[in-house]
Amino acid sequence: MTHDLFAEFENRGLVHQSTDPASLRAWLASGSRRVYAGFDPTADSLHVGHLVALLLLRRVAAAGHEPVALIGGATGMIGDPSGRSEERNLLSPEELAANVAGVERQIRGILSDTGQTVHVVNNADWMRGVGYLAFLRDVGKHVPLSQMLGKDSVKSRLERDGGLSYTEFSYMLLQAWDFVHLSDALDCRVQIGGSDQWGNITAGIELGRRLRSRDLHGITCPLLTKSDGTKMGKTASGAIWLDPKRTSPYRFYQYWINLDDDDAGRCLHRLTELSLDERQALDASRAANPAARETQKRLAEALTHLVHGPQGLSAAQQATAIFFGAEIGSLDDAQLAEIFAEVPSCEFPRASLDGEGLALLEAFELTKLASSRSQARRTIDQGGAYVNNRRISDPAYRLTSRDLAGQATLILRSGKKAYALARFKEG
RNA sequence: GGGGAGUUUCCCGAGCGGUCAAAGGGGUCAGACUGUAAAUCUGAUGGCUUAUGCCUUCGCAGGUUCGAAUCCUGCACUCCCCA
Repeated sequence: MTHDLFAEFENRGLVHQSTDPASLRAWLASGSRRVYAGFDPTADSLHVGHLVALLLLRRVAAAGHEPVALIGGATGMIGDPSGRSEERNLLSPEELAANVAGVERQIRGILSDTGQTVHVVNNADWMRGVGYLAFLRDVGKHVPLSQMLGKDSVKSRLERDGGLSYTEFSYMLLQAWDFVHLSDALDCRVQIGGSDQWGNITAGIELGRRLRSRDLHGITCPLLTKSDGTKMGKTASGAIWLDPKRTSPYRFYQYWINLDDDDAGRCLHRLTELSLDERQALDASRAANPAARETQKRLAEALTHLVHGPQGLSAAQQATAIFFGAEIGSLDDAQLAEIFAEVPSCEFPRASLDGEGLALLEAFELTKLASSRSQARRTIDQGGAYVNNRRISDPAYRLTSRDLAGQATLILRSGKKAYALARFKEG
């Protein structure tokens, strides 16, 4: 190993609870070890909320250990009650298989450049063949009910009207068994996860002691929440996903750029791989000159690069420049379509640009940037109308082929944020 | 069952015969400012071939009048008080 992983976690504010730090450190110091974190395949893509765990695994690798990512193909059949207020809906086996595949691809992608052997395992592989009776005899027998009932995840659910089903109640046994299994198969003795996983992790540690007389270790990190109390990665328009098809690199990048200063600071430490010096320099810069928003920029840059690669980052930055006013030129239709993927578009016949052209008023109305021509006229009169980000103040302006930004596309904008893509098709 | 109040433009709410597309506030949309934040300030806010022009709008249907959101009649709905 190259450095003390536990100390690294601590200086980034990543330790919420842990088993005995002394023996944990001793174990990690004794050689290259394997450390695991679990991911439930509840969707075919991970989201921002999973980044903490992914980054934990990268740090594991950076410290000279081997990261183990466990995908819950089996546990996903059940649903983890931890941190949930209501019973989960069960996923169909087909959905689950698709989710496992998607999640695995993402995990491998993000851990691919760590230089360490990366283990991605699916607990369905060892749970599938286990019969109910055998599981009850081999595992269930060693878990006292009093211990299970004592877990916060169970207690809080029992106090609620909905309660929880026997199925969800059993979840922790599966995760506990995963941990023991991984200690058998890979000699993996450390599990890391979010603070809501503490109960499940300790269940595994307890089971390891009873079944194998083996010392297992666990660390949880604080759940990343925003200073306004909402969950990290949730926006009004939904979750921020890692899959570019669900959340474009641009929106992903923008999410970090828009964090408030406190949240950005916390994310800087917990979600980036910048050195302590660099992070402290950014903390200082944020305090001295918050308007420059260095922290947000570095954070957005680092994470977009990690998740979407260099080309994803540059696409996001290019889109950012354009969405914030840069005049549009020397782009082709494919690039425009990419940048404006989430912007409503409207098709016009190519011929409408011929001759005297298409009235800007009409284009505004048809693209729904204005609800009527009168509205469009007002917007133009008030200086809120743009073609390819160039302000047009003449209400009689007509669009012609000179206004095309790409081969057959031009960009209309009303005010600061409302864009529309106008595409001109032959025929 | 008896008595009273109301129904206005996206919302609240003024208007009670011409000067009313209809005060004011909210919202919304632009502009300025700003850290792609919040707050603030300014302008706009029925539609139309932008015109000191036309059309549609003030619960619904009729009527009086040169002229009605405003007056009359009927209808519908809402609310309050008494029983």
